Amino acid sequence: MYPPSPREASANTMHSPRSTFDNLDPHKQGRVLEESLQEFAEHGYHQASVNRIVGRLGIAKGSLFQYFGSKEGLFRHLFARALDEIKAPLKAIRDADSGEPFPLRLRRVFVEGAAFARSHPLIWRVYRRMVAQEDFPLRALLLSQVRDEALTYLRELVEGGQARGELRPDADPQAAAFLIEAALDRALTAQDAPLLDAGFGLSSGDEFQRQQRLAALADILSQGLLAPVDISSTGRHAPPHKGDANA
Amino acid sequence: MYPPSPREASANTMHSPRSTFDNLDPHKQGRVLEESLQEFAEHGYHQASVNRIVGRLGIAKGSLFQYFGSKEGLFRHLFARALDEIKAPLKAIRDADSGEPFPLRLRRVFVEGAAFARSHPLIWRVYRRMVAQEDFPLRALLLSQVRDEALTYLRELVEGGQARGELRPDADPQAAAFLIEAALDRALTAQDAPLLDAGFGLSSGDEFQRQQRLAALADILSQGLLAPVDISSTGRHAPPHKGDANA
DNA sequence: CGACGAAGTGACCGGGTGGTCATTCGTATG
DNA sequence: CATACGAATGACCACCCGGTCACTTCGTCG
Repeated sequence: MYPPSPREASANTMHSPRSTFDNLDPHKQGRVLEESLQEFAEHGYHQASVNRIVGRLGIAKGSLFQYFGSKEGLFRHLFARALDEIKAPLKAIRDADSGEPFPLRLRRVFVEGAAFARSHPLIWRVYRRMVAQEDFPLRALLLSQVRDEALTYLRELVEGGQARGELRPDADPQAAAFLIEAALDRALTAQDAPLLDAGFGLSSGDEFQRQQRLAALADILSQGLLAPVDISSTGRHAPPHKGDANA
Repeated sequence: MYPPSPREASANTMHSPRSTFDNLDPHKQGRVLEESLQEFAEHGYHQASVNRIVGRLGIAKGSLFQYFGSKEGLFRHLFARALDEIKAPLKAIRDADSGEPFPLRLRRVFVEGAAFARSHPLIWRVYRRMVAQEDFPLRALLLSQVRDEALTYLRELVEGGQARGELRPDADPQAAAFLIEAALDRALTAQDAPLLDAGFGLSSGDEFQRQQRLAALADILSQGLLAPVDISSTGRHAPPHKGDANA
């Protein structure tokens, strides 16, 4: 269903000037983008080589520059595409389980996050590199676009839990969000980086084992944030008794 | 002519073949190492430029290669030096507070860790780059040397807490160590990387505020691991007993 | 057919890279 | 002084980089 008049298919926030690339056979477009993403994922931005990309694609170097203007332009294009792919599942998680108890929601965040990283390994690798490598071309601008979204969600998750009396009211939501994000980020990274796995086993084992381990991480964090039962400083309402919550 | 008595000052685990560098005026040695470390910290391994290093030092390029043989050799040398500087304070923490209660020890880990990262910013930056960047020359070998040490300590910290009844006996020490390490790593990184600060404020504020925030992170983690009060809605097995632990 | 424009090409450019080595320098010794 | 020898040098090398552009190819019109 391609609408005839507006050829802008995607609702990209980054509008690149119309170029030859848009008129290409979509199949070829796909190949170009995929191979380029692969290169950036494997080598990072600076070590990625345009020569290598065109070599694998079997096209002339001039073509790539005609499409995207520069190496940075190519990277921008890839990022915009990836951003679209990231936003959808993130919104899906956000909306799906707003009624569930906090620990369950947190588990879901970990499991769904891990699933995304596993199903988009290249995007995830490039993202990691951008986070860690300070000299990516548009690092601050691009990263804030995706990180703000995730962090806002996590903060709201915590604040919602506090509002419902599930969580200790005296815990700093910023601190909690920070901690969750740190744990989540490392967990997803560890999935395909045994060196960072810390002997925990996120990079090995079958799907079920991994999910259990992710849940275990989420549970420790939940436990650290749950409303206290016998400790002194509550003062407010007693925590709602939570017999079974999840069926 | 060889020096009459071997002046091997450092007990380096990596023994590089004797070279011109060892005979140099120690002051000059220091300048060379410092400036090189700076370059690697600023630009990472591949983007670091030997030309730039010798430029800043005001020495000929040939000299650097006479000293270290190659860019990689220079990096190895720097790493060996840094490793010595890391191990000492790490052992100091390990031995210092073995009698304190768990939450206090964990706080100390965060605060001391942050202090180290602040007092050795260049080493810390290079370390971060090595962790995140997969194509460092001896990444796996070099990293395992320092990470094993830290992780073993954290795991022992948790197991010790469990043995003394402070911590939930059913928490997986591996999971706990993983979580602590993830939080710690991100906290130290956030100190000088506002982009990763997640609005928490570790990269701003005075020394006292930062320490309080670090302690807050440690406390949430401690709370998540402390002996049970009431495990919640999650479907996991209930903790075996809950009677005594904390009064 | 010829004309035209879009798509595709690859030799070529300036510049930076890690690394080499024949040479010079500095100095302590006989 | 002459000799010896390690330290210091920087011109030079092959290589790769991102980027350019005059040119060819191709498809579609009139």
